Amino acid sequence: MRMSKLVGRRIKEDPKDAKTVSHKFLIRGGYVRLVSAGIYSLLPVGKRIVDKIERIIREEMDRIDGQEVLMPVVLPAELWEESGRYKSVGQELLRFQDRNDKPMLLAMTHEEAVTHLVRTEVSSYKQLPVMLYQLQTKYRDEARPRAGLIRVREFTMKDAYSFHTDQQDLEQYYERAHEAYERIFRRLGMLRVLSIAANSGMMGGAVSHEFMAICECGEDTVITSPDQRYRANREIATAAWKFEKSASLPLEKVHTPGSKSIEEVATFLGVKAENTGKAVFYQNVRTGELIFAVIRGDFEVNEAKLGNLAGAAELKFADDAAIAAIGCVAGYASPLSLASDKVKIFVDRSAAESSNLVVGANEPDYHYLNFNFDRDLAGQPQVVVADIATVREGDPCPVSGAPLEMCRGIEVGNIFQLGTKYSAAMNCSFLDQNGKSHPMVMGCYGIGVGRAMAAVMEQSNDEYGPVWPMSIAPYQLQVCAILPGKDGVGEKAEALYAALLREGIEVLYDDRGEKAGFMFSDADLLGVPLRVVISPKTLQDGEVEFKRRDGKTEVERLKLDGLVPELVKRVKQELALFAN
RNA sequence: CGGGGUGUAGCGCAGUCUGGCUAGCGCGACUGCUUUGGGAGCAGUAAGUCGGGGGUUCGAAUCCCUCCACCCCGACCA
Repeated sequence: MRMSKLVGRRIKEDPKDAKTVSHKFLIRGGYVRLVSAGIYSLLPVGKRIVDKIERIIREEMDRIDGQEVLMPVVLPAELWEESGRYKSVGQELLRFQDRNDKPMLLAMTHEEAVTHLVRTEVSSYKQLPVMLYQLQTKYRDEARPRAGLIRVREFTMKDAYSFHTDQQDLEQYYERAHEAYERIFRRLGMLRVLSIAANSGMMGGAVSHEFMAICECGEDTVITSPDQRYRANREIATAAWKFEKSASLPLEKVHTPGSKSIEEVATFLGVKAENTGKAVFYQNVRTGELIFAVIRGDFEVNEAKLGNLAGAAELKFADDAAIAAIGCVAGYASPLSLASDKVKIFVDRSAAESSNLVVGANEPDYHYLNFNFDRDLAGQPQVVVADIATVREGDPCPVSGAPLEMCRGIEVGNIFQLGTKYSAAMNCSFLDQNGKSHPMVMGCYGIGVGRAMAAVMEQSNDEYGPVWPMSIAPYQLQVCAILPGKDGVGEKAEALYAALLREGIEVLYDDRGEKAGFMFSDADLLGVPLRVVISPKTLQDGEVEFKRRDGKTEVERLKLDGLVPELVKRVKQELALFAN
């Protein structure tokens, strides 16, 4: 490709709204352009990268016996009615009517569509297991798209769905899929990806893993032990907390005027946060049901854990009116002396297993000293002791006991054991050897393609631009001609360009005759891994300059004589690093 | 959805408070000349529904009403 014809202008300045590295360089390098919030066009270089990512994904999906299909983006609502998700999913599902007022939707995932497909095409145990996958547009009407391609509304996803006769077969296949994912991210050149235990949320199913590209701008918090044997999303992470019991002291009501928050109460009474109990009220958004969480003052409630326990897909903080309705006083709320059959009380182990905590008295400006769960609350039917705490950095690892570490990650892929949630609801079944019908057992496996591109960029860049791995680079080699009108530079560069194309090398040829610095800056923004500079300076010695974008080796001089085979060799060597 | 902010040439911005001539500046684009190793210089050219609608006024980018879009923080999120 000639730079003089390449569409997608490079921009010298950082775009004002871009905060993350990938967002800046995606715009500055002319990879993508915003069309509407969270909706992007891919320009030629961006498209080339995406194509390469997709090719690698296809190879690895085919390797684990996947069959590529393509399902529609626009689906009739009735299909989603079957699974119950037409109602259960919130506003991120874009619903609309066709000309006959028939309710339709833009698919945000394809469990329903694929289940519909498989139930009509597969009916015997002899055909199972089977895996179908597609690379296709998803639409999610996100409340807040952000950070360029990291969180968008429209995007390409590789989504795969496997169907099995039983759970054991699913589990075996799940392992293969896990391995395929590790190969994919390695081949994409991602420097650090962790698979971590994850919250299955509304997808259903019990077991799931997220593949996290570790980097600062990640939206998720990853909890790991120092030896990496324990790896979990903070949403579900737990720790081997130990709480000290001491002799119970008698309950005592104390006057605590104006002390509503834990900090205020602790300061007023001269105790530490860990000597207090915190009352937090949530409401199940769907049902309006009030949920009362009690946790030690130095911990935070983990909403994902609490929601899972309470059977609530979505929680929100309860308003004061709802709290008052069950006889609690916000700021001084207490699980003690509560009109309690109206509300479920979830008590975190931190509060249940500690002694003599300060808790509210359900009365303005009063708290109790010396709350002891076993004596004061245990045994009531609506009270549940559970782990609803958010893991903190340094908490003891549940496997090794070592202090847990925290980092940020971009979720570039996820895999789920779905079980029969969709197959049962949608009557996707097979006949076994005895002619007996069973719902198929399903797994699903996703990768966000554009997000993967952004994640690679986040992990592999310098101050001038991205440093693409050879496997997904928009071009393999860049040729810069400096002063093409002088000393035959242009002719030599043209000849080199033509010869490399004949060898099947993907060449980006800067034929514009711009100033050297200008060309180098553009080249850096495009991140092509290998670069050849032809100029009068070295041409007089019959040489060109050779430079790696990653700077791993010094700039070299290569003889024009035999240059083409040498460059071909180097491209192939580099490419081989990412072979399967 | 809550809070904050921004909309003026392809991009980045000034002008708005305090209404007034033909709406400016930098980058980019185009033409010519000179330049050429890390985003060159000079000269010239083209490019604007001042986010939309309504209002006030002799006169609105500027004041008022309203709608919209986009960004940031939070909430939410497979």
